[in-house]
Amino acid sequence: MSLQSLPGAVAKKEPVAEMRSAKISESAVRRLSLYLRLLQEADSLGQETISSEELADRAGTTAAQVRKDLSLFGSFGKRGLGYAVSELLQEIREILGLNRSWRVALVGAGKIGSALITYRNFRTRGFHIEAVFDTDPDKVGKRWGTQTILDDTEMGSVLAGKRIEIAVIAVPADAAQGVVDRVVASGVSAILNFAPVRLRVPKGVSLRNVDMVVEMEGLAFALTSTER
Amino acid sequence: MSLQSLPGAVAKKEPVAEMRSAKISESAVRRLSLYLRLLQEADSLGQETISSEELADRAGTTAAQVRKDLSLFGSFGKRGLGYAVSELLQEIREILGLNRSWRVALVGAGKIGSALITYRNFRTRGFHIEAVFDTDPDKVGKRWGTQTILDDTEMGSVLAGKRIEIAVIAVPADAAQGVVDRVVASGVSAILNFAPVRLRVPKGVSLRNVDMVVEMEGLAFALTSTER
DNA sequence: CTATCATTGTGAATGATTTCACAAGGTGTC
DNA sequence: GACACCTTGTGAAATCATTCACAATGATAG
Ligand SMILES: NC(=O)c1ccc[n+]([C@@H]2O[C@H](COP(=O)([O-])OP(=O)(O)OC[C@H]3O[C@@H](n4cnc5c(N)ncnc54)[C@H](O)[C@@H]3O)[C@@H](O)[C@H]2O)c1
Ligand SMILES: NC(=O)c1ccc[n+]([C@@H]2O[C@H](COP(=O)([O-])OP(=O)(O)OC[C@H]3O[C@@H](n4cnc5c(N)ncnc54)[C@H](O)[C@@H]3O)[C@@H](O)[C@H]2O)c1
Repeated sequence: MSLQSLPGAVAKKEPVAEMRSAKISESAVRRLSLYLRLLQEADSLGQETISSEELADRAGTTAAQVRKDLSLFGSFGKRGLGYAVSELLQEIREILGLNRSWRVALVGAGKIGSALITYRNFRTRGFHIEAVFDTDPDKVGKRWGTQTILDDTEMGSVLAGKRIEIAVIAVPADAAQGVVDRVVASGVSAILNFAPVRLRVPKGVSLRNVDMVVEMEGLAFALTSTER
Repeated sequence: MSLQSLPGAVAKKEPVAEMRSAKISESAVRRLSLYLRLLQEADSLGQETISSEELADRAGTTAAQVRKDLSLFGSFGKRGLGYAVSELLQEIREILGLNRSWRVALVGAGKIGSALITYRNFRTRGFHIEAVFDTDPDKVGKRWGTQTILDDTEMGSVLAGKRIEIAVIAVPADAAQGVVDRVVASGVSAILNFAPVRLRVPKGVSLRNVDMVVEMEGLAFALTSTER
């Protein structure tokens, strides 16, 4: 069932079909995720309404940007007043698909993997790690939190059996493409990659990279070109 | 000494002063970092020349984009032939400021910190972690690789004494802003932040965020809006 | 030495994103 | 209920980034 077939499910007035087919930029989605976090903070402090300006200040952007981002999905505010915090919160959760939990697998039970498995912010946001895989015979069978590390050879059947939706890749760079190919073949269509390689995925599979070396090099460039 | 005062130090012909003052987009810098990695791979395989098209294929972008990115800094290719791999490699290292090592401190000796401290790709790229700080009395004094974990209260003097240039923030979200304020006061002007908060830094301080929840939520959005 | 070929470097065109600016709509006051 | 005041939602304008397209240039073969 596609969202296009549910006019009005997400937003209030706009032509929903267009809304959803208009492609939303990655940076807009990043900002929405940030707004959500800021709204949750405001909400937990008991704040009831917030203006685009206040939200923008906290997010480090402009009021116009906030309003434009939100207007991609509907009109959620009250003129003269701002936005109802808890209501906007809920709208953004809906937009981002966070009113449900997601089944996640972790491939690579190494150093990064061990940090991720206990990362509370994943679980509280509805990302549930439901399988962990590794090739190392010393690791397979060990318990990691609620999970037992499974052998890499079981990956295909377990991913399909558990209907895993998102895979987190935390294996060495030279193993990453092979893992991704198998993961995709098992029906996973979203991947968060920590290995420093540019992975190839078929159309229809979403890929995000977390590349710490690229970030550090960006800082080095900034320091170098400022030359303080 | 500013780079502006060294015309020709980096590139070959272009008006260097303009080049450096023209601000380079963050995405261009990210791509340069990626090109560098790909060139190193090609180089270690013995490849001697590479065309913008081949580099683009490997980087997942277009040949025009590669040429435009490089042309921001000079002309490094040979028409009809392409780029000399080892030469372009060296040019990009120079552009990004990687022909030297960088003094890095890690604040927060927790799960993420322990992964980072052993991350070989940092060290091989010239990012040397020269101090680690934590507040936890059980951790302070412990040895972590080549480093002894120092008490957070020593941070100011150690950062200044070792002339640390880049700080990696791996403390809980609610401690992060306080740490950043102190780190900046000690002369650090580049920060890599892993805490899920929007940090405030004075102008002149570079900040990059690695925000895994934002990335996961981006994947959730993609899955939700595709609705497969 | 000339012709052919490949590939760069770069203005100009296009496309995407952000910012501006203001009419529209809502609240609160007297 | 009229007036003053805020803040949204959104076209239009401005800015920024990418792609196109081709003249310029060097390599190579004959
Ligand atoms: N350690 C860090 O701080 C850090 C930071 C950024 C990126 N990364 C990247 O993340 C990845 C993992 O890094 P790490 O430090 O955790 O390494 P690690 O060596 O500690 O862990 C890698 C794990 O992957 C397992 N593995 C290898 N091939 C596999 C396969 N085909 N299927 C399943 N498991 C397999 C290994 O047995 C090992 O347990 C690397 O690509 C690294 O470059 C690490
Ligand atoms: N674990 C993960 O996979 C993961 C992933 C993404 C982001 N993060 C973020 O990274 C940060 C650290 O996460 P973690 O899992 O390593 O947490 P952790 O609790 O394992 O480690 C945090 C460390 O910071 C120390 N600390 C607290 N206050 C400090 C201060 N003022 N100065 C110095 N040290 C201080 C604590 O003693 C602790 O050792 C958090 O903000 C977390 O949200 C973690």
